[in-house]
Amino acid sequence: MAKNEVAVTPEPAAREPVLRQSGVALWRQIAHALRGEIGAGHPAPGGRLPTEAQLSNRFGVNRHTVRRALEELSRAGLVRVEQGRGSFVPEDVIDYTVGARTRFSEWIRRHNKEPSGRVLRLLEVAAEPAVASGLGIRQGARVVLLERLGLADGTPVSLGTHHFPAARLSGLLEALREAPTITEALRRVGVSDYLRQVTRVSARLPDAREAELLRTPRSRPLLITENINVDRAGAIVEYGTARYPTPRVQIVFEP
Amino acid sequence: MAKNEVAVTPEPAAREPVLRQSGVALWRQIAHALRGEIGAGHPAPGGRLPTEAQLSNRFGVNRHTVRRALEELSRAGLVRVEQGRGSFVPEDVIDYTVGARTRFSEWIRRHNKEPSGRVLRLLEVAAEPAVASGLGIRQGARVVLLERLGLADGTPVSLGTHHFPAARLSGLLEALREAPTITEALRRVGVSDYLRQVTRVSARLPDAREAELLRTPRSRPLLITENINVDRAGAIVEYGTARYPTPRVQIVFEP
DNA sequence: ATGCATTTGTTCGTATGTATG
DNA sequence: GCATACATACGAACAAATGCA
Repeated sequence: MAKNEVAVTPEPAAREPVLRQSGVALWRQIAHALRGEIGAGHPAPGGRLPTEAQLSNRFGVNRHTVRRALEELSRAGLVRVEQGRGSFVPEDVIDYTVGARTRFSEWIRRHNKEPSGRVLRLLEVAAEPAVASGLGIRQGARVVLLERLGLADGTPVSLGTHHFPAARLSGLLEALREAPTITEALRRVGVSDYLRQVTRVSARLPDAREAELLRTPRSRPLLITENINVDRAGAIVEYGTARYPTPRVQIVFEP
Repeated sequence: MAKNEVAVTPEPAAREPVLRQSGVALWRQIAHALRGEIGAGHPAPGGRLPTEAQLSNRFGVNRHTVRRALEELSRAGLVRVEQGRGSFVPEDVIDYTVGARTRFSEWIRRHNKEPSGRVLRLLEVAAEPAVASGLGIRQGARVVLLERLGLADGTPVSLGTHHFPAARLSGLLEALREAPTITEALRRVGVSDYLRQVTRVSARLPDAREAELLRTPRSRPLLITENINVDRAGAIVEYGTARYPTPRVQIVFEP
């Protein structure tokens, strides 16, 4: 019968044994394995996972077990399961590699996506305490504030708030209004190069506005970075915070 | 007249009289009192101050006067005032500085706290796919698995899962059982030094066990790091993941 | 989804004590 | 003594954010 026929097949014994009785549930091991592979780019964003049948064969487990793992990954937003079609890696999982010279547009292009941005606010304000201390200026001093939504192929991936010392960078507000990127605007006011000095990372749940702008559920945390950029002379040119939707975006640090 | 009527009310006389006409402004006296109490741990970090109305009642002054005092404390960073919620004593945030040579105990000591740890699991298992790929060994090879809760002055600050290649580091399991720190255990099996090669950061909400172990609400995200440590020759000696409670812990990158 | 209670934020107006010249 | 300026303190009302039922 059908049963026998299946049994007769050479039983391609799990190429990738999962550990039974290891104290870790099989579906967790599988989810973990797949998570790692997706993070490493296999399959690539937009790509398709093996079918559930293929996966259950590969790991030597029942299809139900694979489904439990996929369910987990799906809830975490790492895969998207479509009935009748298969499971896919969402196109917008992006590793944000933090280095001294990280630039938004370069970061996005490295993922073969088209960077763009939407300016939400651009104005001059008085420095709040946290901003003043980040920029090393006195409280109430003038700062140029830029809030910007970063997009990769039209999908929001970052929501940044940038603060620049207005006194030290005269004409920056106009430059930011006209230049296509922050890097270019800074160049126009004399900052030919700048480096990331320190990045602090935290996480919290988004408020309503953040969730809407970044198109993420309110139940998924944002990664929050706070950073300071300095010019080649070591003078602080920017204090900024940025919010990234997890797990669409992960941050990678390579010393 | 109005004045008299007010005077007539039983006037539950400020339980804690402030000295009028003493030459010291009332708001200063109040700020001083609150500063002392917060310093003494009442309310404790993370705790909530009485409402402005309660404070103005307690000191027998107008709410404006209390607000002036809170403003002062807020400026000094001793309290954090949130509209619609109340005033809080900020929790001491521990910066987790990620560098090539980050060590748990040094990190904690840098914050003038006493590091300790609680081993939750220590055993030898076969490498799951993701671990194997992280360690650069074949799947199913033996790895030493260590799960450990990191504490600073008794407060949980990290929950780490460490994987070591057993073949390359024979005797490690016993060393880990006896040595007080991972660094020391590695030294005993011949790894005199190791460096952090790469760190990936993400965030998600904790499950029930994680929330309990790290003593954090389930509504507050965890920072998740995944990292690889190599010895001086570049051989991988550890693949680990760690979970940190926000906002108690932040991660700092210094390139 | 909606309304309600609680709490902080803001803006009026008023009064008083103190330092200055 | 007097006028002025400033910090301090009180009172009332309303706005805005939050949490909860």
